[in-house]
Amino acid sequence: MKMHDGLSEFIERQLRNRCGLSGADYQVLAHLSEAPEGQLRSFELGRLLRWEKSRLSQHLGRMQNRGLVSRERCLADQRGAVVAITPRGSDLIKDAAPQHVADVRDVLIDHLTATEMAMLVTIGDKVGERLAALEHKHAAGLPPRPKPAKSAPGSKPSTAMVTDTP
Amino acid sequence: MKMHDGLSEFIERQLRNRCGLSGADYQVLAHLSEAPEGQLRSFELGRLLRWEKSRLSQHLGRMQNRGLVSRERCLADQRGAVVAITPRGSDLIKDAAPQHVADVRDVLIDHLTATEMAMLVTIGDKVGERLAALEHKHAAGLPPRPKPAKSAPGSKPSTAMVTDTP
DNA sequence: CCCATTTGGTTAACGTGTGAACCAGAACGT
DNA sequence: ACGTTCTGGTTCACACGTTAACCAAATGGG
Repeated sequence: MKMHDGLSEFIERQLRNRCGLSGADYQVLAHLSEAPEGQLRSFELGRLLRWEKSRLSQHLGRMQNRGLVSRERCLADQRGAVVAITPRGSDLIKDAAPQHVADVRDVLIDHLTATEMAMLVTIGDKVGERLAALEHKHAAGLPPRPKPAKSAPGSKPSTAMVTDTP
Repeated sequence: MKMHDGLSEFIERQLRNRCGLSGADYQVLAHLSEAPEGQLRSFELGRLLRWEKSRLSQHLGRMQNRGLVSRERCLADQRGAVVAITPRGSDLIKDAAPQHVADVRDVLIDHLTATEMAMLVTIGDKVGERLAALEHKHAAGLPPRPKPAKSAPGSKPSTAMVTDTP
């Protein structure tokens, strides 16, 4: 945990100081610049980033204001939006990427042996599997489809912080 | 990075759902409960957590409102404050701690071999050293003590996001 | 002793993340 | 064709973190 905190603080500071990009900005631009035409459906981007949709919506709004991306309604699906990287955004990430990569090497990769790197990867994989398994179990534990009965909701939503799962 | 995100999301969710505590709350209570008399000077706590002082101040305010900690002025140093864990806070963390530990084992430790654990530790140490070295280098690169000349500040603070270090 | 500096802490403004409520368009079952 | 449900997105209220400004008490050098 401490390692991650230190690592990401350093990386993000470099990114912000040199290019005015947050880590979030960087990820968005990275995905967009790798996509065909430099554009993606909003929900695709959300899936790739594993972000809450509200977070994505708000962050894209801010990035749009800064001229890094553009948004317009999708023709095929009238409710959806396609997000595209702008020339400005493209320039920025083309500038940021190599430095970013260099930073990561400089602070992490270059100082690990091949064995350590490999081990790190397998650890990550193991944890990923375990988390997926737990998520699965959770999903299975809940009612398949609660089918919100049209009448008699019974209890108020209860904004209380400590709630027993009934 | 993905590993850390998944890990901390899972851990924090458990903590929040079961006890109504955020990770931050947990750390504060953990440190306080380990301290003699269950109390600490604010700045000690800040040093232990490596938190910005404003963050600490605000978080303690919220925790105080929830009745998890209490604050009063320090007798020895009239500007300082001592933070103490309340009975309620104490109960909460006594309840949370074992489950928290179990979660960490369940999702990480139990699935790693001794070799992997050891490797993970050495990796963390290496990164820590590297980061410390870089920080040191940075500090050295800056003027030892800028000695803010009483007159002629020269340039406006410049709220611009992209700034070249002059 | 006095003034400058440092230290401990709070506050305000802002950017950012989360969950819930909400809305419109699409998909589906009958 | 129709209501119902699902999906993609936005918006709101709130919690959280950071920076900068600020204040009062302590410290320290002449």
